[in-house]
Amino acid sequence: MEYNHKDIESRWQQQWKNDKTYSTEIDRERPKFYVLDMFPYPSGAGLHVGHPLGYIASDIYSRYKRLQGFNVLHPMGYDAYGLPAEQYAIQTGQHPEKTTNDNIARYRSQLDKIGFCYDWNREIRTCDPSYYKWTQWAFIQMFNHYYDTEAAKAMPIAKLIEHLDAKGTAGLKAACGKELDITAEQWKAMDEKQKSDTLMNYRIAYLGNTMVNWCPQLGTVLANDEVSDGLSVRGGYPVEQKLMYQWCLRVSAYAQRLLEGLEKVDWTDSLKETQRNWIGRSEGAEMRFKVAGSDLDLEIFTTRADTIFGVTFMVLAPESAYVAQVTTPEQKAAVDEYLATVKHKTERERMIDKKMTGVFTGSYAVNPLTGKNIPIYVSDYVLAGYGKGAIMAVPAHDSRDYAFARAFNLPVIPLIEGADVSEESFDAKEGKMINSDGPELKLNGLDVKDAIATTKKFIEEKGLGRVKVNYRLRDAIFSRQRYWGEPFPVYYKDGVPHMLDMDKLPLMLPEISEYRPTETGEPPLGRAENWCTAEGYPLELNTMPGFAGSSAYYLRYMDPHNDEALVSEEANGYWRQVDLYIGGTEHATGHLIYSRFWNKFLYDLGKVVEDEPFKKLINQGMIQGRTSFVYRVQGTNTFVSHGLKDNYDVQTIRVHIDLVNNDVLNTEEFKKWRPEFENAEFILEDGKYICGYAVEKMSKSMFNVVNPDDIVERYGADTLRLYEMFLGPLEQSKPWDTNGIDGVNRFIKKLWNLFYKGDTCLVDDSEPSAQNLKTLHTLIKKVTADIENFSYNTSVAAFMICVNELAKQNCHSRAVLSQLLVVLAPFAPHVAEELWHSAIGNTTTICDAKWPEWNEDYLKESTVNYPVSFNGKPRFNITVEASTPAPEVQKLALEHESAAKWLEGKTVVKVIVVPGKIVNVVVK
RNA sequence: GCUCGAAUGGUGUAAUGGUAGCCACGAGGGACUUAAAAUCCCUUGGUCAUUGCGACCGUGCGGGUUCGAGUCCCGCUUCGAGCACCA
Repeated sequence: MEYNHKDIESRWQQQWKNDKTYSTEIDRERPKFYVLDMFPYPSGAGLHVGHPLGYIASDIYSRYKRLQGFNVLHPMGYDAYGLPAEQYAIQTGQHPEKTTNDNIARYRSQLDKIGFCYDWNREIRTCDPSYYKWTQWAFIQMFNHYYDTEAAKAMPIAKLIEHLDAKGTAGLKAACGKELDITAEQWKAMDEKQKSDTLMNYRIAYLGNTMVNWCPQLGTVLANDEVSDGLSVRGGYPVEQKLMYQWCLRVSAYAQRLLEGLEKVDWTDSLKETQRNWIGRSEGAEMRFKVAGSDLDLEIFTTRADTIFGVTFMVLAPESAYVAQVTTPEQKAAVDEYLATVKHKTERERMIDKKMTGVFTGSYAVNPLTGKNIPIYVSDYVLAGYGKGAIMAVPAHDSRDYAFARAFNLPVIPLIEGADVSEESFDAKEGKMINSDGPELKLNGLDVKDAIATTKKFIEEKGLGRVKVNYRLRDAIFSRQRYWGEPFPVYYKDGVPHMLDMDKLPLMLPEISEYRPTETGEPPLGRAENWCTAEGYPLELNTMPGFAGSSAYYLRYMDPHNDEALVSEEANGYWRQVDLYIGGTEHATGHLIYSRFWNKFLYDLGKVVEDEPFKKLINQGMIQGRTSFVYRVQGTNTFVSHGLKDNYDVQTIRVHIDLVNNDVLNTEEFKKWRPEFENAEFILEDGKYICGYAVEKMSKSMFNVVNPDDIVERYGADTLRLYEMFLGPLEQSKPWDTNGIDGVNRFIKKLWNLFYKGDTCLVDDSEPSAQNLKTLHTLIKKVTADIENFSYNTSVAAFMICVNELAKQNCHSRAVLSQLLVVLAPFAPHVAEELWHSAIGNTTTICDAKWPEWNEDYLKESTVNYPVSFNGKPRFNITVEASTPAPEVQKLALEHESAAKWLEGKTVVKVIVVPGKIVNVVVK
């Protein structure tokens, strides 16, 4: 029997399917383990070799845990709502559901070929009504709750109404859009619309007028994590700021818990750091500056309360509500003109343009500590979204304020001893304070940190402001002007939004004739006929964003067919949370924040038992493309090999990856690739045409996409699996490079040759030798440790060593080889299963085997070779029994004849023996 | 600018503070073969030596701790990632 991957792999994949080998049920007899992959968006391009990297890693871990006796939940599904399917629908008129289903079918067939142990009974799709029913349900719950900042959890909105009925907003501790001051009488006197508007200020899912990232080309708003450098992440279109009335989720209410929760999870430091940056907690002080000659206060936030004596002016963001209030009639024309010019700039232009612009409002503020009047300016370097859009400017110690002060010729007062502010500001928070003694507060001589604390205390005592924590994390904008997304379970009665009753869910996505926005600019759902409740009330036209469906999918896998709840108490109580989550870092500030928020909300409601959804998280690196190049001599049809190209004036041309093998161009195929290359001629080196290469993103246009199907077809799934792991550390990004795949394929053939020679099965019942056992147990020990550390590349190396050694030892012992197969099974399940049955003769599947334990006794050396060093330089070796005690080794080393030479005329200072390793003699 | 990583042969990489370069790829040489493929064996960090043994230098740079540093500490350089007019 020869190793035939096609036959073996298709046969076993079929059998696993028939036997439902990997289907999982709750089993209280066994400990549970939940391994999850980030489910893919099924794009039209299909899977490329980068996708399976994480899937293979999680598959290995799942199979390993299963062999260790865990009840492993390892599901897969599809994040099926998304922009590409909709864009395609707009262009072709094809229903996005059709496109999506086609893509899913393709993904599934590709995944199946790699031999994953998913429980496909639990498959979910976010666009499936039985699934999005629970996305809609969660939204209704969020609408019906507010965040109690004292209890630090979500509470029913009824409790808030109770409070308003009794005391108005007095003493209300709730996360809100803006601080309201309403008495119980005022509240009770409100009509339904006013009450609704008031409650919106507190609901966790609320309608709000917010600045949104509007993308005209996509015709929709985007969340902050969907925008990068002022461009949309998908498509790269410009994004502008626009005030819109939108559904939002009050994620900001959970900022502190999202931050604290990071302490409890086992994620990489860099990912936690990314989330901490995104949440952006800053401790500071909120202070009020009186506007001279008016009873208006400017409220500002600062983390540098210590610099208050250096405030020489104030600056307002152009969008700030204060601008209109402080602008004097004389300055009105100038201010209006400035606002107009700012308005025409996009967010991106504002960011790129570093030139300081601004205008004086005509008013002055009073520095509460010095009593001095300071001018108030408007400038677009202040962000509207930060606090109230007003800052106190300390040019000496803030580079932006410094630039503005220089541009407008405003005074700069240094506050820190030794700081030279003649050329630039001194931003560091260190040093001793100067110029900071006022009538009441004296800071001179204090350290910056102490000065901050002293000032905070002072302003709090004097009622000038209060200590406050600010977060960068913003509420999530939850409306999209799109068709292909979850419909909101919302209808409007006299302009007031209401939630549908549970028995009306799921609210199904309606059919529409066209997927573009309507002529009147309404979202596509505006085209749906009868898009209203049975009573005739209009339904919401927006749909939910992509992250809605992915925020709780891991809970649904626990109980995917439940029609009564997102997840039953029983299933959630058993599976609890994801023990191991594998996916890319690109979701660090999106999905991984939203789903933590979503989970915490459900936790507050008592619907889930764990506060954090993902206990351990591993980020697999990205697989980049490796683009190959050929070099055409300018003006000819002659191509010169990479090593010789510097002798010519050449044009670099990307060449399709399929035409290149180990950097060698297949010149015949190349000629057929494009008509213009038909008569190409080549200048070869060593008889070959060697291509150059560059590492780029894997994409169709770069001709560097490698499809896993092709690898499976040629080498088999087991080779693909082993090779992807062999490529390097899991968490590292690396280019896809098939240059080493033959080595892995050779390994499998060598493994096969341990069991078969031609048609003869070599396996026998011979007693394993001590050497055999040492080789085997070295492997078991190494692989067990490696899997726990996700160090799969070194495991593959260990397999290669083991098989090479067993071949040299001519080992065919059933006892040894069967254990080798069990250890290999997570990595290369097909070939392991095949040999397990055909050569070892087992009748049960290898999945029912037990992970072997290594025996330390087999690993012990009978003799140990100690290199003996003098002053760190190795001089000779001594060989002693492994059991020889260290003092004895020391004695033998010093008595060795070579030692005598080195010790002549020298004094031994000390002798160090590292057991089993080294003897170091220190001489003087 | 702030934060977090990383840097080792021609390449991907490996090394609980203990003989740096495991395992592969590539390259070179050899065996088998009419020939090729496949397979197997040997060599492969650098320099020098090479009819023996070997010798010296080597983990981005400069210091330090240590009997001993790729690994730990301090200071740089370069690259990558995240955040960023967030006051």
